Amino acid sequence: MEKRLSDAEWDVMEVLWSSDQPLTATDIAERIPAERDWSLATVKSLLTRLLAKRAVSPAKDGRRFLYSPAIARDPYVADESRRFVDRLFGGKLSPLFAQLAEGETIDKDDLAAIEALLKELRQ
Amino acid sequence: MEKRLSDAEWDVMEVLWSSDQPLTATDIAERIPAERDWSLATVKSLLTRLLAKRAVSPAKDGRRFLYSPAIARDPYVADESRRFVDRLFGGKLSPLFAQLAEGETIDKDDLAAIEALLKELRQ
DNA sequence: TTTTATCGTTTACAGATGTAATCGAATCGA
DNA sequence: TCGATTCGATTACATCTGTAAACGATAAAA
Repeated sequence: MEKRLSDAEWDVMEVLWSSDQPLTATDIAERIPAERDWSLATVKSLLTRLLAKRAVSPAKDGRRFLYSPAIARDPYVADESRRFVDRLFGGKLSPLFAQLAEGETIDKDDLAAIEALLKELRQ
Repeated sequence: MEKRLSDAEWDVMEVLWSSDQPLTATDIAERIPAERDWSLATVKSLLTRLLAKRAVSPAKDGRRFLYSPAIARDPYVADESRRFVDRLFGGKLSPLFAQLAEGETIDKDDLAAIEALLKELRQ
């Protein structure tokens, strides 16, 4: 992926990543979380920008296009996470962990999952 | 804090948070990481924006100002972390953890610190 | 076949952001 | 005292972002 995605673009990518692709612009618009309350035109603009960033691929289907993600979610997310942790926590996870733990915002399952991961790492 | 900070503004805040305040604009400019390579004018612009966002407080010192942070780092960071984890990982820390663990980007100390935190949480 | 709906494309436009230059007032140095 | 330096404030300007409207081609409906 060559460019970073804006928040709005990210929402479009989330729709693509979490659906069976490819999708038409209209399909995508329908699946955008309702809170966003975007017009179809807005989704089309975002798709144009995502095409420019080569984050989605178009496939011609008659007079229109079908869109699929051209970048995978995981590597992108890994990249953003690294950037975030570097910037706010000097690359260390523990302060982030401490930060979020304070607000009791880590639920039981999440905690258990982390412990499991830790156990793996320890060996 | 009323507004989010841009990347450039964040760098200015980092200087303030990590120094003995208050500082003059020139002091701040001198302490900005060299990679940024900003002119003094740029730092002044950023300070103006930070004043507008009420993220720094000015204290008059003769003809000039001394600046101090008006928001604390921790709560701001907590807020951003929450936003980040919500957006990319559905609010769960474990996937972030897994993501970063994969790139072997968690060093020994960091790991130990996390384990200590976990131990605390477990009780 | 004529109207209408649907595509992608182009254009729009305000606010945020990065990155300054300029300007007028004040002060410092000579 | 007078020019140089230093402040903050104002203005600049390109790019990115959010959020569309308008437009022209095509296809579907009547």
